[in-house]
Amino acid sequence: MKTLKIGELAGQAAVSPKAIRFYEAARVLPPPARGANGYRLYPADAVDMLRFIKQAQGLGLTLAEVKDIVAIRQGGRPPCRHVYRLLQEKARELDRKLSDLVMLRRRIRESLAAWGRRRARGAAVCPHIEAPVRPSRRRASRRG
Amino acid sequence: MKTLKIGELAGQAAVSPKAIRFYEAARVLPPPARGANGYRLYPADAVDMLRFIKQAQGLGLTLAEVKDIVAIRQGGRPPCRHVYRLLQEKARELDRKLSDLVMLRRRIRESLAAWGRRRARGAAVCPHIEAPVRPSRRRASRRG
DNA sequence: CTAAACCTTCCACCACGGTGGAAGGTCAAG
DNA sequence: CTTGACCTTCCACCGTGGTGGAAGGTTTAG
Repeated sequence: MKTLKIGELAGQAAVSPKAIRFYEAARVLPPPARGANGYRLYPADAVDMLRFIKQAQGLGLTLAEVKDIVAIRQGGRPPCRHVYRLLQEKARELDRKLSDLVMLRRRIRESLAAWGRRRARGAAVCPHIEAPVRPSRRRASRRG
Repeated sequence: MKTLKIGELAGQAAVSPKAIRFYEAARVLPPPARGANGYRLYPADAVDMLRFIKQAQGLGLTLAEVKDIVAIRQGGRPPCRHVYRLLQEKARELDRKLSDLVMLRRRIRESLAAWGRRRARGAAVCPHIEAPVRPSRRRASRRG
């Protein structure tokens, strides 16, 4: 089985070597084998692991939570019923978060729409950056 | 119009006075009026403002983002087209996040289900906390 | 008048999730 | 054999979103 050095793993999983060592220190990743030189040697599937971590984490899960989930996924002596409960709770929390997120998105869209209406009425939206929208003749200057 | 001292506002909005001062320093909340004694005096609707902040923030928006949104909601000289774009982008980001969240939830549920199946097969789920599930005769010791 | 409960500012510290850099060992190319 | 890219450890620091506490002024209750 081909093994990866930390830099190779980092490259393939699009994280920094630093972050990988950090995850190891945080017990999210198991400590890998070491070569005779002391270099970390990762199995190829560590890439998937890292990608999963990144995805879960990018969605608002803390590393601590990811750690527990990872432990289950790996199946080797999972941290017990406690973690099972934790995951159930997490799933419920996700449901709540989802519906809240939907509401927030609606509020944002409403704000945007309201602003659109104000512009349509010709209000001075942002005097020092762009002039009020005049009736007929769009084609505002394209300033960001 | 009745005004609130910071502690009263904090109580009604369920945040700490510290946090309120912090939001002010972070320019998320506008600096309120001051009494002759130097005390901050908030209008009653500051409560709604704080609740909105807490909700948005509790959904993964940063204070910086909340700040911009708040600026729009208040309508007084919103920070221009820039913010409009930011909110559009944010709405799209929310959509992505929503679908990712749905996927993550599914993965978690699958992990839970898989674990359930392992338990059903009688695997030693967590030897040092609860004994393997024996066929017939549930009623495991209730240790968390 | 006094004590408690507020309020003010300011500075330190916390957890989280890393990044940067120093000091040193190792490996591959020229 | 040197150079440079990599690897190792360790310690410091960053931004985010606050909290804690000191030092001092105010307001309120007894």
